[in-house]
Order: sequence, then C-alpha cells, then structure tokens
Amino acid sequence: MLQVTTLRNERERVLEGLRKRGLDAAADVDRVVELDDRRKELQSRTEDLLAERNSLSREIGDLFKSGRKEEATAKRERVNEIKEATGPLEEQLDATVRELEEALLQLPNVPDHRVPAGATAEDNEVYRPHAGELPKPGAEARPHWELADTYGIFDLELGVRTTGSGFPVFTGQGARLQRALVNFFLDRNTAAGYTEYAPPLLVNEDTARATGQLPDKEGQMYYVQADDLYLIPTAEVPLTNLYRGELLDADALPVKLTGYTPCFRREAGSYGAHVRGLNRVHQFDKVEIVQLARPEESYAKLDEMVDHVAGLLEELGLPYRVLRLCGGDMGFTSAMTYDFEVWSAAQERWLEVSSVSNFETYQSNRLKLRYRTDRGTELLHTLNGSALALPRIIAALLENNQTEDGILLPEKLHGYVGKERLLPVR
RNA sequence: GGAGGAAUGGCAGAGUGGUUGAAUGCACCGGUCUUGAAAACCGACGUACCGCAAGGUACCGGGGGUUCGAAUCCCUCUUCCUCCGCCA
Repeated sequence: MLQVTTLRNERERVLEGLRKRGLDAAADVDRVVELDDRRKELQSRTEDLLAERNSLSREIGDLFKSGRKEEATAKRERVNEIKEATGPLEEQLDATVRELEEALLQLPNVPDHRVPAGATAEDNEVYRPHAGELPKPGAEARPHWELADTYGIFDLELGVRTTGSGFPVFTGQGARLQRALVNFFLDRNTAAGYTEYAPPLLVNEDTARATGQLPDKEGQMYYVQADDLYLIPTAEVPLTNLYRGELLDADALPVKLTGYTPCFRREAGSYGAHVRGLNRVHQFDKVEIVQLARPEESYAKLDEMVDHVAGLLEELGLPYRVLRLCGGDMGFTSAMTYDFEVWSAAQERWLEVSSVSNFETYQSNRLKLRYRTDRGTELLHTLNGSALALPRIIAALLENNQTEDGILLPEKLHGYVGKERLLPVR
C-alpha cells in the first residue's frame, strides 16, 4: 500500500511511474488525497469534542470530591450533549478511513525510474543476456515430460488420481532429486547469511493482505472456507509477515530469511501447450529468500540477491538470462523486479525460475514494519526472491543434460542425490 | 473435547472506576566520577495520528457495552499456561 504522503508530495513522480504500468492514476490519486483531507478534518473535529469531554470529566470528578453536586450534574448534561455529537462524527470518520484504505489498496506500487515502460513480457529488458552457446542436445532432444516417464521422475496421472491435474507426483529418483535441490538451495542460502525458517503453509487474511496478495490475487489462492485461511502461493507471504508490526533497531538490519515451502496456485484460466509437464502446476516446491533492509541500502541488497541467485544457477550449470521486467509485466506490489529464466533445450524456450523484487515500502506500510533512526521511525524496505523454484529447474536439468548415457547431474548435486547421473527405469 | 488461570511499556512486574501513558526493578541512551572500565549517583527513556506551534486524541491481547469518567466493571472473541481425556 502506497503512503498518502508520497501521493501528496511526489504526485508527478507517482503518476509518471504508474504510467509505465499503462495506468492513468491521476483521478485515483486525487481521490485518495481528498479522502485524506476529509479524514483529517473529521478527526480534528472529533478530537476537539473528546478533549472537551475529557476535561469536563476531570472537573466533574473534582466537584464530586468537594461535594458540589449541582455543579457536577450541570456539567454532566454538557458531556451528554457532546457524546451525542461525537457519535455520528466518529462513524463518519471510520467510514472515511475505510474508504481511504480501499482506494489506496487499488493503487499498485510505483515502478522505480529504471523500470522500462511496457504492457507485456515483450517489453521486458534483457538485463543480463546469456553468455555463450546454448546447449543443443540434438534433433532428437526430448521434452522433460517424456524424459520423466523414461527416468521415473514424476507422474502426472497419479496426481490426477489423488487430486487433479497440475499436481505432479514425484517418484523414486525424481523425488530424491527434488529433495536434493531443496537441501542444496537451503544450504547455499544459509551460507550466504539467510536464516532458515519453516513457516506455516496456510495463512490468515491479515497476513495475505499485508504482503499484497489480497486484494490483488484473490482468485489465485486456494481458500479454506471452513477456517477462513489461504494456502500460500509463495513463502514470501508467511516469511515477510513474521516481522509484521515490528519496530527494529537499526543494527539488526538487514534481516535475511530463507525458507522452503510448497506453493499453491490455482492458475485459473491458464491452459495450452505452454503448460505441459512441469511448466505450470498447481503445487510446486520453492525455496525463497527475503530481506528487510534500510531504504538507502535496498537496491544494493536487490543486486546482492540477483548475484546470489545467479550463483545458484551457475553452480547448477544451467544456461540462464536475467530480465528487468517492464511496468506492465511487474507484480502489483513490486517497484522493480528481475526475472531469471533458464533455457529449456527441448522446448527451445526460456523458462522463468526466479523473480527477485524490491517492494520498497509498499509492503512494510501495510505490515507496519519499521526501524529506529536518528530522526525517529521509518518504514523498512522489503525484498524477496526465489532461490529457487524447483519444477522448471528440474525440467531444464532433464532436457539440457540428457545424453545417451543418461541424465548427467551437475557436480554440486552429486552428494545430495547420491549419484552422478540418472538412469532409465524402463 | 472438559475444568481452571492469565494477557499491562524492550523484559520483569505493580495497579480493580477519577489529573495513570501507566509505580518499581532491569535493559538501553546521555552525563558526573575514573588514566580507562566497572560500581555508584544524576537525567532522559513507548507508538500512531491531528496541529506552524502551544497542545490535543487514541492505544494496558482484539471487538463491543456500562459510566460524566474505564488498564480497572460487564459481554464477546483470540491467544497462552495448568490439570484431565483423546490423538500423531
């Protein structure tokens, strides 16, 4: 959620930024400022009345103590009049605050000045192109969903039996590979100073709202009606919310968290050739990294996270590139996002495996996540990134490393998987 | 699932209707003393919002109520603790 002061003081920058998302927000911004003006007016009128009531009450107390009952009763009348006036005023104030908040929640984050304008993925900027040749496993290169059968990696039919489409069941050495990747990523993240957490997979509405999944992604999350809980679409949600409402000392910063969780996404309406195999599923495993940083440091931390994720992909020997997302392709809550894509040799296209973003104060404003400075308290910047999302990593490992002698695993994984290559099971 | 108890500032812990945003101790910060440190002593020490300021308002788990006035009384919800039962 944007801050009203930002909308007031930096109106032009905000409008220009939102234009990069293809949004003309002038009317919305003006409406927020108007509502805030109204809020201030109602608040000060209400508080003036309350101040009078409080001081009269004190006088009444004194009068009673000194036994001057009639005077006390007279003042009590006046207090009752005040109460009649404050009631409706407070209702108006509450309604205005709610309206203000609703209006504010409709506005997405303002893109950083470096974010390119644009409507779709076409307009994303290749920030770090892939260096060197892309692997060519040959004309008979098989896509990962075919390899999965031969090598016994995962089974989509079994998932349909237990649940429905889009819930792959990892089997045998595939399940082992999955566990290996989770451990590898967590080990690398903790070595880089991220503290490991294993958070809940269901969250309440306040939590989903604080990181911005609500109201923006309402229909994308699985919702458990009986208990009013949402299945997390990413570990970002519980991890960032661990610090909701905190007021941190400056020397505690930056806070660095990592966590492995399954992620659940309804992906309503996405079908077709591009969603075959592991390309898009309803449940998948992901290891996430989160940072809470001082505003002046946050973009340096974003770079640090980008380098860290790049390091993971290099250790896995996967060809990748980094994109800087354009305004239209960026998430609702982000101020700047880098996407990592790995090359899928058989599908001959790039697959997104990580998204690393700086939310600036958009989340922390809702989270009420602040830190102490010499000047008082200030909102922190929140950042997060996948390090990494597993399914497409597995797809790329299978497709890129297929040989006549089996699927060769990157050296870093040998110890984790317990072997150097995957062999056919049928 | 049943029975009881509790929720107060960074922590511990007073406070059961009146100027209490809240005693006291610890921690933290500034100072005195000291070659330096410790100890001792002195002082400062919550957050948000409104206001140019003076100042004001709100907050003692959440919500609602009683009252001229609520941390304090009532209702309700949540969480935690103890005991019993059940279960992984």
